[in-house]
Amino acid sequence: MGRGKVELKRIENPTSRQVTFSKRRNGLLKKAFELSILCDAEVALIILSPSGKIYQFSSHDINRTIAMYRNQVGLPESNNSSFRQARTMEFGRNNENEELRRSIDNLEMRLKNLAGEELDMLGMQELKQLERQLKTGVERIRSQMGRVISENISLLKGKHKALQEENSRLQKRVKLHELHYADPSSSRISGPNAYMQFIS
Amino acid sequence: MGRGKVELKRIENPTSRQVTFSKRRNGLLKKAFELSILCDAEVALIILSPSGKIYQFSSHDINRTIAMYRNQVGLPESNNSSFRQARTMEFGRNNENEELRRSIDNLEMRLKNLAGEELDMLGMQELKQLERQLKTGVERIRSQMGRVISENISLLKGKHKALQEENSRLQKRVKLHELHYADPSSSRISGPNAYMQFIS
DNA sequence: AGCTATTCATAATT
DNA sequence: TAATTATGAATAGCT
Repeated sequence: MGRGKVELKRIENPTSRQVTFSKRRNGLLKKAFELSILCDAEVALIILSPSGKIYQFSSHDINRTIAMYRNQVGLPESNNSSFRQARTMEFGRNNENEELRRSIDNLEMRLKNLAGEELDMLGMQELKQLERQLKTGVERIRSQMGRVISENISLLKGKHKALQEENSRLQKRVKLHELHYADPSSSRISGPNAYMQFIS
Repeated sequence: MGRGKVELKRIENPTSRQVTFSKRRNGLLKKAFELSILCDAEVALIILSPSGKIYQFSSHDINRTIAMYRNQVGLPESNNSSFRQARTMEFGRNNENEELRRSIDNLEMRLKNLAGEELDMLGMQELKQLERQLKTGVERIRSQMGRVISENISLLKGKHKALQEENSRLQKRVKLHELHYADPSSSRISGPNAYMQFIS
């Protein structure tokens, strides 16, 4: 929106990224609020800025919403220490192991889904969700590749510069050396290939 | 938006409430996705419809986002590895248990990588590999979406055809019925509204 | 932070 | 339900 379309990729300019974050964050929070009011829905939204600040909206008790979400997806309550501890004490270790195995099954299924496997059980909604997740991943990986590449480039530029400097220093030494050759009274002669050794 | 302003209160008409929910939910999910990409933010969004269905978007691992939120707000956080280790020691050595936990950590790391997270340790090679995996995943998911859609279409076509056949059968019965009316000697008259009853 | 020119989202309608 | 469209909102690029 606004003056011109925007490409769906990480905004590289830090200033405009921050500005856009601030604007869109407010927009998102507002719309989450409106949805919860207009449609009587239960909405929980957590936003972490890249700098670590937290923004949050929830129409009801956020922990209740999270608990309902966990319930539905069938994950063990891995994030609730008191619940987990209680269960562990009550049923002993075997049960904990079973829970861990269930977690593993769940994680493996999620990995398979992300790889585009075992999709038959999923509805359109979940498929769209998966697609969104994957697109997010691709975008992030691409921007990381960009960072790695420019890092490498500046590293190489640095090395290049150092080499050039060393090179001119050595050329001066060579000239000096030639002067000494021209003067037979000199006997201090370094190896003839100091430069070649350096650049290899 | 749209044809006329909307008052910020619960929409009383259940039909338009449902329609608005569906539209605004998609809009909200889309905007959450865009914010995460454009501004490199970590976003988690959970929506529960009044009828109990769950819709969710998270740019990263949702449990991590929730954990970070809880951390910030000052709730106890139990899912980190040091705590795990402490607990393991407390209960004595349990190789199987530890192994399961290692598996989980591994799987979680793979999921994070696929979400475009914790990429700093990876080289160009691994990043390219990840990107390939994700693109494959996207393609497969898209083709699955296509299958789901065309499945739905042919299902609908089948229903449509069945309805058309039933319809022409009924039309014949109606004509027969009219003939019997024209012939006073006939007394077998079916209800006058069989057709209407069928299509309602 | 404000201010528009634009694009986007969506309420009403079909 | 699913499109279409007219309109109000959100917001990108500037100051």
